[in-house]
Amino acid sequence: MRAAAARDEPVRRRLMGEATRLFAEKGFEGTSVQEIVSAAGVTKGAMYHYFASKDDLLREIYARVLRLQTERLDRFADTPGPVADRVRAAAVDVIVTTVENLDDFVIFFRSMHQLAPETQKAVRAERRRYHERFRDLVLEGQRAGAFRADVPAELVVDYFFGSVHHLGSWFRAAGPLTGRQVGEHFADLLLASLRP
Amino acid sequence: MRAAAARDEPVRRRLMGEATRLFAEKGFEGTSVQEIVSAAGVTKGAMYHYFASKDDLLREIYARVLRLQTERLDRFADTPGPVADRVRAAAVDVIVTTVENLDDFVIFFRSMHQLAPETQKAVRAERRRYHERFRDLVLEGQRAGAFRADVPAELVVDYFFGSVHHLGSWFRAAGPLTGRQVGEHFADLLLASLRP
Amino acid sequence: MRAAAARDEPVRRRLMGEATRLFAEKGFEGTSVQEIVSAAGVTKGAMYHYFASKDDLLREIYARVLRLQTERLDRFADTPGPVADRVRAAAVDVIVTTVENLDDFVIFFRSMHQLAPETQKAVRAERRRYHERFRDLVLEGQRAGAFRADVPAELVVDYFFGSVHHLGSWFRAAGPLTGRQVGEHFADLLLASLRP
Amino acid sequence: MRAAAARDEPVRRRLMGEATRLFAEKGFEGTSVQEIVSAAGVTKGAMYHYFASKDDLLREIYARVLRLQTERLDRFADTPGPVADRVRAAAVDVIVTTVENLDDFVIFFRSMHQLAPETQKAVRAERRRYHERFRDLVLEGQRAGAFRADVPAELVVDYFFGSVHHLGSWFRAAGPLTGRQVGEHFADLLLASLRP
DNA sequence: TATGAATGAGCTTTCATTCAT
DNA sequence: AATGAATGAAAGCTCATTCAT
Repeated sequence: MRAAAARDEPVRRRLMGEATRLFAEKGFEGTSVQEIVSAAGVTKGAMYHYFASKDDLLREIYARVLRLQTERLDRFADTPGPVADRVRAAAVDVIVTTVENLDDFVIFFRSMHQLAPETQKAVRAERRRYHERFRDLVLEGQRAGAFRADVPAELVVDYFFGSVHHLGSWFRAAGPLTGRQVGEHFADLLLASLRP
Repeated sequence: MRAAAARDEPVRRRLMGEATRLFAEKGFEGTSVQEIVSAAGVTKGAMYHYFASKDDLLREIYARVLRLQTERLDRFADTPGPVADRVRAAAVDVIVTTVENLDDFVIFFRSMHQLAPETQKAVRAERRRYHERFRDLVLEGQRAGAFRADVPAELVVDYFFGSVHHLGSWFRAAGPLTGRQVGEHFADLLLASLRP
Repeated sequence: MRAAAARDEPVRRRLMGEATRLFAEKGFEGTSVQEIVSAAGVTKGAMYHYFASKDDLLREIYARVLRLQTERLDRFADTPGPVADRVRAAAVDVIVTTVENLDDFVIFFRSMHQLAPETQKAVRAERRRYHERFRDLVLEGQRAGAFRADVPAELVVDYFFGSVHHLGSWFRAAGPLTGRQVGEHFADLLLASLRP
Repeated sequence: MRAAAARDEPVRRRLMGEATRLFAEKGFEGTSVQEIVSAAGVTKGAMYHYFASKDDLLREIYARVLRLQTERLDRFADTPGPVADRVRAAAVDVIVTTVENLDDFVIFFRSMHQLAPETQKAVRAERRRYHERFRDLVLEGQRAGAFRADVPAELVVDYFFGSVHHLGSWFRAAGPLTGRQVGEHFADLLLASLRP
């Protein structure tokens, strides 16, 4: 009955951690509340004390991901310097951040359809703002002549973030490349493809 | 009570079609057998006559996707001509094919974890062969000096197919670009990033 | 596991019968679906095959009561003859019918608040029509001079049906009086109180 | 978070008041302890400080009702004067008292089966004593020749109190008649039906 | 006197699947 | 080839109650 989760970690945190791990491993619907609470070493009642529902748990995971992403992108987009450098830095960073929180991102792209319609809408809107932020950087580069302008900036974002999202399908921490190395390569490919 | 599915379409086909649509829309676990058979205008017994289980239905969808992809890639990889042209053609084609069967691909990348472990392994292996096929094309280009060689060909494949897989998240038939247009743009970006 | 309910009685009927008995005995909320299906000798799935929900079961019990009551009152109100005789006959009959289906009526007055608001409204409306039917008989008597007119007919109905509803609280088949005897006495009291 | 209940009202009283209101509105089983304590503006611990259990709350409501009824009947039965006058006064009073505490009486007749068997027995016994008290008045009238004797006094009590209990189902303070008016009418009907 | 985190048992409901017909 | 009644297991969730503080 006692689980791997450290006993002294606050219950709420432990529940979110185990839920994240299990949702990434077996999917949201494939994970029962019983499995989550057993892994966290508590009973169902405890979970329902902290979260309104299983859906609520998922919602909180989404909120955490969105918060993290927005925070990081802001940091890089606002840095002074040539736009190409900023795009590169942001591109590397988003990959490093993604592989550091791979479970979160696996859930993010696989379980969107499990969210309540409203929540889903809110998440998509927030995500869209994030993409627009990145797109604006690309646009800035195109206008400055640093990037080619014959590809819609919007499409470049979808192109690049596809690669980012897909990391969850193949990247392994134990693999031959670190997250940073992958980030550098991907950023290289992106910037090369944007050369005027 | 009568469903939209045409009555004279063979039952088996109708079941797979409705299942594909529903799995893509609501997820595998979120779709009940009852919903599938109702949409197909038959009863459960009929479904269990044609398919061993709900999992079996999913397995067949995966088989169909794999068959389709392999078939298409073969066609382009084996064409004579400069390797860069072949890569470009294959790249465009994979995107066109993907958007033409978007539901299949949405399911493919979202529901892998629902397959029985063995099936999952088989699907991944088949998928890997497919990637290797594409990777070999890239390698061929690198060896011929047509592509830059400072990025692992493997990584290029993961990079590009990430963008392909992600189509299901944003591409809409009613959107501003056709599948072919997106394919051309993406192929452009890929080839530009591989320029030596 | 095998219960008292006769095996060859149709499952649906058996479920309604046992539910009625148990709801009357222990209340709607105090009776679990498990208890009902165990008593009927089937499993939960069978119940949910025939009824949409536990609430649906209750709804059907209400429908049965209303149908029965309306049917009986119609029969007596439409009979030719002096109005006093008709009121008396209807009064006796409603009591005989009530004690013959005592469980139904115990549930009727105790569990109204468990129905979904809409259903509750519909039941009340039907019930009101029933009361109005009876009230109209009283009114007819008042107009004809057969009954005193200084008490609102509406109130007479509430007065008399209170006594009827209350039967569930004290009447026992094994008691000293039969349903018919109680009916005769109550009808006597009612008609005596209406004497001009 | 702060509830309607006045803060300075003793907690215990407030809890009973809100419980009474909620039990009458939604039933005993349909009301959660959380709802009661929220309505009273306290937490669960507070409730369990004053009451041993949720059942205990219900038990106390029954005790309050029984105390009130007995007290009132005593007052009227012991008054000097003709028996018919005393019966009439008691009958009017029981109705006035009932409509003044309608929630209490709604609970009384609807939730009896929720009490622990022993408590239920005790409540029924106390209630029986109350009825016997009233029956003895009727008997006294019959013996004195003031009332007809061809109806068992016991049955007269069941007849009349049925009407009283039923008040909870239809009487509304905002309706056309006051409690006293209804009481006068009902007492009229009762005495008329008892005329020799 | 009162809090609120946590329990544990039980609830209604869903669902893939089976099987006699 | 197909029906639909019935199963049995498991799911998400609720709730009265306890207890350290």
